[in-house]
Amino acid sequence: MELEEAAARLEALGNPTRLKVYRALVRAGDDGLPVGRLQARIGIAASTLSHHLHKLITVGLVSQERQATTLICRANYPVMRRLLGFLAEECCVEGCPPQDLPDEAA
Amino acid sequence: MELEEAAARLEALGNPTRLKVYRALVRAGDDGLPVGRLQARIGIAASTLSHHLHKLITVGLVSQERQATTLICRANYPVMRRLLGFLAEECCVEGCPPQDLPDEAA
DNA sequence: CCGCTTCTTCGAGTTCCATGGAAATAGGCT
DNA sequence: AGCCTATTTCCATGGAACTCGAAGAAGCGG
Repeated sequence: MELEEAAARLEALGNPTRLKVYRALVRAGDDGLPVGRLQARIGIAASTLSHHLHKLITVGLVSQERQATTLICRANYPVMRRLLGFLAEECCVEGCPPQDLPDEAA
Repeated sequence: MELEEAAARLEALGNPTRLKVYRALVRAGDDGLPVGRLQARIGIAASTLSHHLHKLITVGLVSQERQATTLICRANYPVMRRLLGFLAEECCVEGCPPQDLPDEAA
């Protein structure tokens, strides 16, 4: 992953509201969460949430799938894995033992 | 690590210039890097670099140590490790079995 | 077709961020 | 003291981000 791309993803996660959104989606698992439920859970204006979701989708951390009138949002795990891989390789040379971090390999 | 703290650190890393700075410091290893050398390597105004360093130091990702007139900067590995730990736990990245986790609640 | 639900886009206001030149500070050398 | 290097703080500025209400679009169901 390029540095610019990684920075864009980190920036997307670097907003408390968006981090809450992403965490909620991860906790929702593979079923995902509709935008409306996400809004009720986090408690912000629908338009604000839409903007934040747009940012998360733009950088690839979140994906959407239409189910009739509702839009299901899901966390994109492989992208997050690659982001962690970037941090582990590029920014964690010796002082950071790999621990149980996944491989990048892409 | 709390969500707000994690978000602040992600935001700090979410700027391409600051990510370059951090990466350069990680690559420098335990010896660290003086501010001036960092500036020459990255190629931005000294004041701009100082601002970015201040942000990285504020969130705990970087530390400084005075050696005569020069300030040695070092990456703070444990903080990065905790940040990666937060992402792995709270935004669980592996297989991610969700459900029995508490609700967001601001 | 019309309304209902769901979500996004528009418009606008406020706040925050990135940048760098100039001036101030810190520390040490002669 | 006086000077030199290294780095920060002060200040200004353009631009981007966050927020929300209002209005628009997308997709059913009757």
